[in-house]
Amino acid sequence: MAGKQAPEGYDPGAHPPFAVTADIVIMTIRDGALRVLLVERRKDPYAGSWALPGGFVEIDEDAHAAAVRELAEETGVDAEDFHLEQLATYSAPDRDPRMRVVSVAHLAFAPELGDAVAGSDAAATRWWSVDDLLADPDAPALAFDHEEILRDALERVRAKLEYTTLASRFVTEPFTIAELRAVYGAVWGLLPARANFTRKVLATDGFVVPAGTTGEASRSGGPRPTLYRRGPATDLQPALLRPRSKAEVDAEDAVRGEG
Amino acid sequence: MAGKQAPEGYDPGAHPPFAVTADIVIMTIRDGALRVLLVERRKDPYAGSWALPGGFVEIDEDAHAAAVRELAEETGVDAEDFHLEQLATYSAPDRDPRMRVVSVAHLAFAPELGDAVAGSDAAATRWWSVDDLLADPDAPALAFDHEEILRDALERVRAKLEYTTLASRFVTEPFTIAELRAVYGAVWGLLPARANFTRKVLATDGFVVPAGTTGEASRSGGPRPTLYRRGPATDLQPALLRPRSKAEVDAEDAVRGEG
DNA sequence: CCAAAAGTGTTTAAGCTACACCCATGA
DNA sequence: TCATGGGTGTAGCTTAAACACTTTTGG
Repeated sequence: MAGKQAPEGYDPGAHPPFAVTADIVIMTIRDGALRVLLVERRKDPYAGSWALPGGFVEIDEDAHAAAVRELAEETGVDAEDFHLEQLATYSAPDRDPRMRVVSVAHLAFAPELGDAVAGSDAAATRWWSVDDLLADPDAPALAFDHEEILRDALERVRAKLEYTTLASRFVTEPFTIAELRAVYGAVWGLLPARANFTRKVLATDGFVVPAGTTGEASRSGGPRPTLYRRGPATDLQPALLRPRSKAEVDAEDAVRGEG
Repeated sequence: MAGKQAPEGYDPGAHPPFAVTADIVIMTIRDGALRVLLVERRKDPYAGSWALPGGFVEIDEDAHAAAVRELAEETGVDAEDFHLEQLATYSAPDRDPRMRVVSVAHLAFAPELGDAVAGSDAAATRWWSVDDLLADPDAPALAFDHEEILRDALERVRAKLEYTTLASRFVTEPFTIAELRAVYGAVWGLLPARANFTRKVLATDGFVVPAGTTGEASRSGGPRPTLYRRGPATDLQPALLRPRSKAEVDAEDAVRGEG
């Protein structure tokens, strides 16, 4: 905040010129997996690489507005419909080969959407499995430092499911408790125990509210599950902790009388 | 992230030039109150106003390094000694009257330090009580959007004491459990119940480790308290929740046999 | 000896885990 | 009628909250 004058050319010791971008990590659950929307870059640098949607912040908007605008321009997705929060800012001097670019990364939670449409700067868009991107050795390297951003986003999402009601942002209303539980399973990699999960969700005031209708029974039978909508609560108190090991929960789920 | 060329003049539709600053909210406990280090600005804009220490990110450093450097230049405090984390980025178009300035705010936790020395851009430095700044109607208005940043920082600190061991970053080693409890009291505005707090701290593996010595008894008597140092743990699991009301804890502390 | 402060014990309530059972439904 | 899956019951463990008691020290 030390005060100097406006720039002309480059006055060392004053403020060097930066570009500022807003990038968006928008996640959803699809086919039982946590997925992130990436765009295939049409232009250099990193032409042909997959990258987070995003772009330069304009002179009359803040980073949040830029994130919303760029996501719509590049993918057709309207982030106004979803929860969107700031994640962190990435400012390594060499993170963009062209010049100093500081990126304000954002994180959005979306229910399952259709395929996104590629904007003019994008050759394609795709909902990538986060697990595949981060764990599969055959996965493509992401542009810039976007893999680091994605890892930070994943950690944030995992933590936020523990102490907020944001899991419900991943499902389309109305939804069943089982669908909500599947969100936790996809994000954490292991399912919370079914019976206790149901009780916890219903006992947390304002997490979900009954929608007044029931869903379809499964093809192989079973009762019609109650449908819910998102409630007004934002925090989970006490928190919903992740189970300790996958084996235990799988075992529980396989037990007869527990299916 | 859409690619364009480096700037010359201003090409609308390409990337507008921004300045990027790193501001630091460095907090400590002093005289029983949570305090933040501010500098009195010597230059316009906001000359004479109190502001967070900070300044422009240089061309060859990231925001974290700039935060450390600027804090040292303006106040003589070396943030390398303390916990320093990114808080959030502030990018409202009108937040600086001169031009577009995006600020990457940082948050640091320091034990009690002496008075800081004012650097060349600062007329003075002062450890302000956070409560006074945010609640007292006679408190001066801070420069830029620094009050908003300070409010966000306070919320972050309050939350982090619940689920991390960062409270120990506010005390000088070696320290007593009572000093650690006073940190919680200053940050939350209410003291955790003494007996249960002691048990919780000691039961959390790696929160504190015995220093092997004992401190001084108070002037009015009492046993010599055990001294501790910070342990390797960073997270509190389960969390240490804040008490619900100030009245209850005050009452508890006033009760005989509990003083 | 008294007040203050540190450390520890105890009782009660609350939450979570694990497991069991019942019921509605579709094949 | 049987397999599937949603909803609920419950015993046992762990943790936290509230309160009491003992001990050590300086005045």
